[in-house]
Amino acid sequence: MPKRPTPTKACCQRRAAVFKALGHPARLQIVAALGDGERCVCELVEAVGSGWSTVSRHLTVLKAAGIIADEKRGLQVYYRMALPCVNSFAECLDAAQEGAAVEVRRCCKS
Amino acid sequence: MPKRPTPTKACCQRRAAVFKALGHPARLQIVAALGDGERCVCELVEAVGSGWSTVSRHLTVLKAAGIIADEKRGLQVYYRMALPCVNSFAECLDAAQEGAAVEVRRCCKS
DNA sequence: CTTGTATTTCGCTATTTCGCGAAATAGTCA
DNA sequence: TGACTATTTCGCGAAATAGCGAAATACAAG
Repeated sequence: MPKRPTPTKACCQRRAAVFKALGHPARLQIVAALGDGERCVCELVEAVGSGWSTVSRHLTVLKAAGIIADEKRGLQVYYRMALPCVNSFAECLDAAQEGAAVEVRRCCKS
Repeated sequence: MPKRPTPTKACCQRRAAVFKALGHPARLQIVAALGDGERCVCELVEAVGSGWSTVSRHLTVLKAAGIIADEKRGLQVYYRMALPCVNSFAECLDAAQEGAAVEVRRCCKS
């Protein structure tokens, strides 16, 4: 296994921006919903159960972090995952929290 | 591939607690440092470059989220990763941010 | 152009988080 | 026991974040 250098402070800041954006239940619900494929805002509003303005702001945060991407098609805006590995990792967390043997578990290759 | 059910709201809250704990540069520096093996608080204080009380609070946050674990040995408290996959994922994020082809990348196995 | 639909932005208040220094604990060693 | 070291807790003010409803924007359809 390659010995990796200690990440720089700047690198940790970039990483933290992603984690921070994901550190909200509503945003994780959005991300989970997008794991099944793209969704328009109206579907996400329903999935999250908050107001339009609130969901829109969450989408802005996720997009700014590069986690999702949007595309306007017809009358609606469709969002999709830009970082699909996020959901794989989230499921890995579930497994760990369910008490599975965590020590050797390796969620990410590379 | 197994069709996974939409995660519950409670599940997203548990996930969010982990992401939120990781959503701070100093805490990611700590996590990165622990990726090389356990460290005592004094070493982490040096690695992060903040005051003792600040680092201690960050450690409390990470421990409460189940990301790290501590053990008192002799005069010092040693911290180690409890969720090693976090660092693998963080490196995966670096790769994505460096502009690598992200579409098909899959950071976590199942 | 005007209307209607989909979505975002704005202003606001309440809550949370950050980093610090001082004080409190815990445990070791003489 | 008493001094000392390592670490955590407390209390503070400054800054960031959350959620809401109203208003603004974008744009397709008639």
